[in-house]
Amino acid sequence: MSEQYVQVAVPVPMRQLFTYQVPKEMQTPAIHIGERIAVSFGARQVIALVITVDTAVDDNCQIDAKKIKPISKRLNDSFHLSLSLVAFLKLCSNYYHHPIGDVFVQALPKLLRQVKKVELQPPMVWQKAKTVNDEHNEPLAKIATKAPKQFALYQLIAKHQGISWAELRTLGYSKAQLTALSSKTLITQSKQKPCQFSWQEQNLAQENKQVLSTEQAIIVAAINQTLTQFSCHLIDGVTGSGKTEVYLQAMEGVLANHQQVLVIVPEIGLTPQTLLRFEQRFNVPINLHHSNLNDTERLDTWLNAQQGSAAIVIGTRSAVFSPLHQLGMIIVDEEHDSSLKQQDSFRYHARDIAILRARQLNIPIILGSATPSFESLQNALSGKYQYHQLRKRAGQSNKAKIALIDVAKQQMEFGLSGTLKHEIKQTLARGEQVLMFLNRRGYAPAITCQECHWLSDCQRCDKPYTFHQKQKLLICHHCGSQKRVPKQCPSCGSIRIAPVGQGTEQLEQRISELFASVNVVRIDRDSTRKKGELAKLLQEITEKKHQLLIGTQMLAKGHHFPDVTLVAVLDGDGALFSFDFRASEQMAQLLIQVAGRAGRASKPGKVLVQTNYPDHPLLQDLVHNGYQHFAKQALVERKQALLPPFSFQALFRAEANYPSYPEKFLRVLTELTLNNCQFAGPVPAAMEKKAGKFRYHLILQAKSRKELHIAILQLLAAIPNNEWQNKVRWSLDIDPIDLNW
DNA sequence: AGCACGCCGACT
DNA sequence: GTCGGCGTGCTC
Repeated sequence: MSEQYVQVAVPVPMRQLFTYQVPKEMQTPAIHIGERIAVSFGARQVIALVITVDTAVDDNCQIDAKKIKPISKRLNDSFHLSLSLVAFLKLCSNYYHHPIGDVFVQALPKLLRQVKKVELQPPMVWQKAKTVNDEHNEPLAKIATKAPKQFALYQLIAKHQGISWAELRTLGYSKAQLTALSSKTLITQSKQKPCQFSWQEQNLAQENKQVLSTEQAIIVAAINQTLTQFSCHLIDGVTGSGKTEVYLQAMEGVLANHQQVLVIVPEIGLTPQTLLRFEQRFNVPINLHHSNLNDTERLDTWLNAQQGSAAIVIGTRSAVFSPLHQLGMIIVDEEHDSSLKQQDSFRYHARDIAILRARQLNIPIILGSATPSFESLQNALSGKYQYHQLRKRAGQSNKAKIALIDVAKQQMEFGLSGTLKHEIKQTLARGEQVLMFLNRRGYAPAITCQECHWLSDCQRCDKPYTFHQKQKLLICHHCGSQKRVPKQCPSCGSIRIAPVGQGTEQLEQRISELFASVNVVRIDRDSTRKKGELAKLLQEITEKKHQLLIGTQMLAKGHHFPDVTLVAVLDGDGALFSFDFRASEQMAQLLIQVAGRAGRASKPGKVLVQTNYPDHPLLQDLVHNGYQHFAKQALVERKQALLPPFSFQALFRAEANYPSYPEKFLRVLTELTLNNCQFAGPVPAAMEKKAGKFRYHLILQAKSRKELHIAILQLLAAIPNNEWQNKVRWSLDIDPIDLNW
């Protein structure tokens, strides 16, 4: 038997692989790419991922042969990655120039990254008890009349071959309801069988299918044409135009072919209603992949996907790494949503790498949005993607009208103009609900001394503390630090300290006083901190327990409120004069998305936007001509200015405890001569100081992705010689979207 | 990212 | 005397 070496990815942020020697006794059974092994790395044991296997040390590896350690252990469990998944992770690492080890950390559930042996528990699922006869069943008849929710849960479980707690929880059922059914021996819990899901005609609930409009039917047909090849479809469909139905019918052919479907949704985009529609259409195992799964549930999902017992995986951005080995289609819903881009460490965009994965696997991918990102829209307009539009809303409803309120000349009361107040009163009088949108949580964004104009700034961020009245605290929204509210001005000793500006907490208080006869509810990160609180409040809104809803952008996503007929945007000016060229795109998306939350066929919604600049061309265009026109117009401007999507950017970030280090580090980078690439910067970040660190940005821009890629390789190669390299913490963001971070 | 090593200040 | 603060450097 010959020598054997492996190159492995280790969970550290280093742009290299590490070589280990495979001892003779560990060479059988054959070691494979994608296998997880334990190695001693520095002073600790870590889990590493095998990337190459060879009989000699790799030529490029010029370290002392004596330093090569033997691998500690092969795990010999079934959790190895397929060749195709390893290739995908390598592809991601290359595309983002991000350390491979860090990429695989993101792709594996936590339990598979720890050295401690993982107990292989088969996932548990709920099933209808075999002994239950639905006819003449007394307990069942009893709950059918007395406990409708339990009965619905029973019916759901009975319909399936096995359904997990994670799924039932997401659909809004409680542990108590499960226990109740279980104690009546109507349902039982059992181990899920690790087998490939099977598809039969009866898995499709024909009766729940909707009749497609001509627009929808054409799209489904077009997608069906491409089931066996890579193609990217953009569905640009206004809210309520039936995108989900198109997804569902497009999935049919894939499932019937015994292939799996991956559905990626934004962070709070997976509502019980959406999941229910998938459930009611396909009687196949559906796996969920979202933030409130625990470690074991994550492992279960992973295993189910890998073994093929999951037919459909629905999840947030990290689901893009789901080890589906029979993947036949990817759907990215709300593809414009910023939560699809990870904003720390490995800054990937789930939509973009989903496209890479679809191309690698030669399968179709569908992007859907009512407000497509300019990137996707441009790709669709240029013919790179197949462009499908859904202009008609299902039913006869008109879409919500957006109108502007000029607040420059109006008397304002707690941030409300007279016009808006009047409209709110009228809406409430009709018994309908009002949604007020203010993207600023807390009571007030600052406190100040009315005598000397001292402002309470966070020392670590140089930004004002936000005043939270309920907690009686000053909280920095940038670094999280907290402080008591001073009784006296620390600068002049005056006791005339007052909050300035208005946040949702204050708005809630004022509005409750102003409209004392109705119930007001506030939905933001503070009011929904408790687990399950958001779901509870949303349920109460649907039940019309509240008439006035106040919220931050949390309320703008995912949820639909049919009885809300007036949406008020209190501050529509935020993005008009921003330095970030993407601010107007994001504002337009937000306004249209907010508008989409409201109304139903019989009661169309109205959106009122308070602004100091009603004549601003951006707002005018959006209001009068709609998102699509606005977007096309903005694309013309982006093209003239050579901004993305007509150029490609990478952002180098650097931070240190002293302001000069990051600046110098980045300046050295700009001294390199690069072909066809321009630098912008280094400049201080929009927040130069955050959590005590000084931060600088350097943007690199090129006309083609290839040129950008080559330039980055050159820059990265030069970094080891950068004298400031070890004095700063730096990172690289490819296709950055938020330049403020 | 960890983790060790090392070099200085304030405690039993 | 030593406990522990975090700067620096290394990991096949």
